[in-house]
Amino acid sequence: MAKPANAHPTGLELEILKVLWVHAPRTVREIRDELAAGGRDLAHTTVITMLGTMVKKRQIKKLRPEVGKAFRFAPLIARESVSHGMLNDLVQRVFDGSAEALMLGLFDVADLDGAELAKLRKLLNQRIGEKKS
Amino acid sequence: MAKPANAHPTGLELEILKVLWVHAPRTVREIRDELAAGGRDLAHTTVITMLGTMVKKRQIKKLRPEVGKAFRFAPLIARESVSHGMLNDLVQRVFDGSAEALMLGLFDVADLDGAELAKLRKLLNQRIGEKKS
DNA sequence: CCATAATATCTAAACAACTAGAAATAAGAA
DNA sequence: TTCTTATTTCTAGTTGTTTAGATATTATGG
Repeated sequence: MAKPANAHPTGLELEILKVLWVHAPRTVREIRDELAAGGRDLAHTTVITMLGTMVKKRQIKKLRPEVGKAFRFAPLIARESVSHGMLNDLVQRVFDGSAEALMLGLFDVADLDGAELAKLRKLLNQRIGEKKS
Repeated sequence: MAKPANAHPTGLELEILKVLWVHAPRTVREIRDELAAGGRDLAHTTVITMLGTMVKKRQIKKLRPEVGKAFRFAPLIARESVSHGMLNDLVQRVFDGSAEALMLGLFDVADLDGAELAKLRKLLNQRIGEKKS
């Protein structure tokens, strides 16, 4: 009866995963610099600590050094898996499971122009077509 | 240079707000019982503590007792305000600001049937109509 | 008025997220 | 080899969330 351990990545974990989803594996320094470029300027050791906990949580894996002594890190979970999980969580917890309610909220939030709305309709029609098959 | 204080309600805070959004004001006991009915069985004092922090965060307000000595609580923030805030946060942080990406994810997550998809299309068409005006 | 039951206040503990310093270690230069 | 510098390991502090116990207070029935 182990715990679910399905918890979503926290704020910083997600930022790190996003860096690694673009390109992996990467060293601590590369990750740190990338985060700093994005406005999150952390101490080198802070990033190491985070990476350690993420390895423990099996979100990423640690790869032996190739050239120097710097370990490299790569994601173990896919971007879609995370975003779907978090989206599902929001639908359940905030919108009581109603995808329609979420969609209505999305209209208000995103302030989509005509072209974007048309694009959404296209996606939707495509989906409806798939369902009919 | 005050702090944003824009933080979203935490898990339990949201549950309590949902109770109060249905009907307010309510006493601690009423709130506690409602939470218990929903599967979250907390000690009376725990609920009081939470309500105290929520008052401090200006999410709810405390009303003087009417009849006995039990305070009553009412929300200060609207449901739409919270859900929009959290939805916007998800779009930005997880989907990098792309409403389309979120919507695609929604298709996968919700596993919507034909009727639900049709409903979504209806909502979308309605919105497109509004935009054209 | 007095007892008791309900309610509130105060305090704090457990845990997770985030942060980083001090010390150890290993790579690479001189 | 020896020194310097980059990197890792270990440790710990701060803040926020959730939980609830011990104690004080108040309402109200008898």
